[in-house]
Amino acid sequence: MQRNTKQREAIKAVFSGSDRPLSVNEVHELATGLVPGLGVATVYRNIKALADDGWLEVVVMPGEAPRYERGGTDHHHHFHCTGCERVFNLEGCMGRMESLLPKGFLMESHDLTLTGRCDSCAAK
Amino acid sequence: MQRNTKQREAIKAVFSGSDRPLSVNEVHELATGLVPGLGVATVYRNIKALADDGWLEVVVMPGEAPRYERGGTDHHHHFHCTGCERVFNLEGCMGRMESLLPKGFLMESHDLTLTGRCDSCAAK
DNA sequence: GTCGTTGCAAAGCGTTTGCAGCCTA
DNA sequence: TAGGCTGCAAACGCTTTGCAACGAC
Repeated sequence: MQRNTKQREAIKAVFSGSDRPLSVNEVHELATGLVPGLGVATVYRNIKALADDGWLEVVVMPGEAPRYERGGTDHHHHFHCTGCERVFNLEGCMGRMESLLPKGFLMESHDLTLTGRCDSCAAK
Repeated sequence: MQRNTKQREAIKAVFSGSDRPLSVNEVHELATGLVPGLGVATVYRNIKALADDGWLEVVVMPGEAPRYERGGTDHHHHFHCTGCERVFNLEGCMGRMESLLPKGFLMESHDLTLTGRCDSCAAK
């Protein structure tokens, strides 16, 4: 990653302006609004490069395409709404998960995903 | 799902004999040992049907093909080893995650994945 | 005998890659 | 000007689907 192009700037801007994980498709559509004609391959290439850099992190839900969000932000987890299929960020954590580890296992990180209905879907 | 074929029996047997989530490929290879000539499409079709039935559940790790395990077993979580890439089952849970929910959100289920080194990889 | 199931091969679909031209530094 | 970056289209790999034959009930 050595040069700043308007395509890369647009892709980064899209992520910086979002408070929830985005799919490649969403990024492509949003960034195309900033840089018309933007190719999908460019989005894939940049997302991959940014993820390798740690600037982005991957968020995966079973049976769905991977989403990406800014890495290095405050430690947080995710909420997956079964109604609108959106993914929200949650604040806080529970800690003390080492108690679940079998003997000899070492924990480097953990990932927690809650599933249910977001406020607007629960209201229906 | 109405008939019992030797292919379906083999696929179910493979899952019943495993204590960790398996990928489609692993299932295909193991089941082919029981039913030579087993087609991949058959494995996909049966896994999908069994998952719809709830007999199987999906386990997903970022950037990897989905794995499947018997559903309806004791509530448990997973450990993903960064050394051998295997996925292990963990016993126990932490509970009280509702405290992380924003107002108005309803939780239906949760999923926790720990990442690190399994005992044999940690020993190296 | 019926019709769900299977194996094969073709089709799909999201993602990656090769390449010639573009454009940042 | 050099070589990283882009857009396009072809290639890829995994998963799904169409179809004729098979076999469980």
